Amino acid sequence: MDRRTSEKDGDTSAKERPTLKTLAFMTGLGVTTVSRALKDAPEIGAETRRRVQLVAKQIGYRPNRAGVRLRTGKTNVISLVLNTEREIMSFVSDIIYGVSEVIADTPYHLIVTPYSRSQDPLDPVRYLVETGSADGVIISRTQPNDPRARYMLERGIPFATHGRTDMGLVHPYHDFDNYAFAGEAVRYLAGIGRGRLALVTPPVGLTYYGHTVNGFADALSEVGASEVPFNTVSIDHSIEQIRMRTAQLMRRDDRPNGIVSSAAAATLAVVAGIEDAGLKLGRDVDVVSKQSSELLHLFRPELLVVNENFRLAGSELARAVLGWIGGADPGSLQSLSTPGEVLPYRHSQDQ
Amino acid sequence: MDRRTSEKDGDTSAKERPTLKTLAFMTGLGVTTVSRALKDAPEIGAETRRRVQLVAKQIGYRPNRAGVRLRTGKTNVISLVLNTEREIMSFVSDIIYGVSEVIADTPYHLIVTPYSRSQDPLDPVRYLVETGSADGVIISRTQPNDPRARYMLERGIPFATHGRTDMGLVHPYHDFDNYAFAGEAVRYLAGIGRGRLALVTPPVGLTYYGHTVNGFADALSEVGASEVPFNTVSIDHSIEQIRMRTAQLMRRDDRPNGIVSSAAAATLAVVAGIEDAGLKLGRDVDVVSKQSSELLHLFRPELLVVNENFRLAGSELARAVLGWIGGADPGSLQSLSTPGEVLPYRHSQDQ
DNA sequence: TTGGCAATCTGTAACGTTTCAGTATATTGA
DNA sequence: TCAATATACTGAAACGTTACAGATTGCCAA
Repeated sequence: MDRRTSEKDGDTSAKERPTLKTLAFMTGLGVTTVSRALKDAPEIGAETRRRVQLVAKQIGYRPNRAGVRLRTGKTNVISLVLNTEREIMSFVSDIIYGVSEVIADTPYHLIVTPYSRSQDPLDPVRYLVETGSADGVIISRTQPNDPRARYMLERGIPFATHGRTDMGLVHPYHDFDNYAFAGEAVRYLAGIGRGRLALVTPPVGLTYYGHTVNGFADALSEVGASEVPFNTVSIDHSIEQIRMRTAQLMRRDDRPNGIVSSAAAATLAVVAGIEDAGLKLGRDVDVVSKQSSELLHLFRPELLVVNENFRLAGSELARAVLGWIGGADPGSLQSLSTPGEVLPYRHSQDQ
Repeated sequence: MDRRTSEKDGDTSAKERPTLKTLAFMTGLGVTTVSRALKDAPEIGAETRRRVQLVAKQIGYRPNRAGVRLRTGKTNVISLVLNTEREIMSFVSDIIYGVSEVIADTPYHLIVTPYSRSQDPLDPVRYLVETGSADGVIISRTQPNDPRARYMLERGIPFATHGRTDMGLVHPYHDFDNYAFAGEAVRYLAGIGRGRLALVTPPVGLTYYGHTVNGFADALSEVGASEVPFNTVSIDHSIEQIRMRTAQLMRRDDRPNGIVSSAAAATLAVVAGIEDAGLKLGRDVDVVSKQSSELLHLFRPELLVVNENFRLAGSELARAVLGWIGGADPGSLQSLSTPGEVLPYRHSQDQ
């Protein structure tokens, strides 16, 4: 089937999307010259260059992505690899928005590559690399020894991880300083007289699990507080699980009087569990929680929160991959976001 | 630069991604034959077809997307167009997951095309169509008279809208029956003795604003309840705004004893406002709210909730676009999701 | 035997881009 | 003046795919 309208080419009739050939016809130049003029190649006369670029702008020329991709292998695509089941509730959207912000004024498109619980997390990455579907990849749920990062390093495809690895290999990442977060949380709780603390951990196996646990432990001994073990749940567990386990915990004699929670959704369940056990937040126990949107204070004013900005994470990750694609040193594309201070509740009218 | 490894082609050395040429060499057939054999064209011998497909599977042949796209114009891309600022908090991720589920075993990729508040919502759609970047488009924040839907209908590009239009034009959509939701909410509240009701509306201008308002109004007169106007906010307003306005509302003498809220985030603010005014949920006022995740009951057990499944919406929308792309009648690709019943709080242990 | 035809298979061109290997003209050095 | 060189441009080829227009073979009816 021929989608062409007019006879041969160089039709003035418009309607068809302009190509280099169209531009060549209009300017009276060769296709090669036009191509080079548009990308500021050195061997093109200054005036010609300007003329071509002017005409191109006028008629709204946009390079055909398929043409470029076929010829050069450059896809102009960044892929965000997401777990469809675990990455529950929000913050995925924040990351997407963050990434979008950065690539908005680049030729890049963002494609979302999902994988489900049952799959090997390496599958989607392997697919992307094997089919050459993206110039750069962003992954999350990073592990200390992450096969995906290793794989992509081997294949030489630029990527950035949300969270750090610990393999002795250098690659771009963005991470929230969960060591600092857990430490700050403990210190704050200790500061208001809470000396028996429990931690709702990140998912076991992910790198920031370790960071959080270490930050928690180090600060505990620093301030001389003690830990009430609470290893039966992580923030990956269901709301119901966390709620039930928390209630169990809080009914024990040696219950904690302070809890540090690594995610807002889990915190909701924790608070419910606390109240199931007949205890009162702020009186019997205090909870410091990370949150990514300003909702926890509405939930219970007594909650103590630390904000984590996932939109920023998205932007940083995008910048990192683009940087690597652009040839920057991977080691220079690592960023760590420092947690703000622990925020107690202040009603907006108080301010 | 030549990315080739071996001499001419048909190299047995692997490493390079197999193309039709590779397959042609391996099978001893022509490229054309291989191409046709892979797509079950009729003029290919049964045995040849099987042979080619076997070899293709063995060596993991995957058609080069750029080649296909350049030749046929088919992108194998679905674009989800999102407002980066308004579509706050979650449910965007649910929609993405829903879409992903459906396109997972198709050759389609999902690209996310964002636009910001300042932009004309038509911009990203125009971009997609003009550059031919997608075979199908999904849009949300649908308006009764939606320029984007009109535009895409004119250009003949398949799309589906999250929410209906009201232009007398037929196109695929998925919508939640907000008329029914608002009606059910009012009837439920009336049933528990709440006769003075206020509505926290969807964003003015979107189609489901009208649906919600009408469902609310019709049910009001049906049950003989009265409306307490609350037009100063919609769910698009900030948490602070909603909270403040609700507090104002609830301090009036003619305050409502029942509130219907169109979104979970807004409901959090509404409840905060109620409590700011010194009133108690479940005693002084009841609130029925839509929610997309099971969080509101943790927030306040007294809340009455109706669930809206955005993941389902995503799946339905994806199915709709794919259907249209596949040649189905657009009119047959419309679906409406009926709200479940209003759910009062039941602790999981009660069940 | 011949012509017709169905069944299979094939080469070429084209999609839009960039790279390679030029060509033509002007400019320079001696 | 002549050759060498720089400047500005160009056609052809290739990326991987599909559509078009054949080509080859075998078989059958006449």
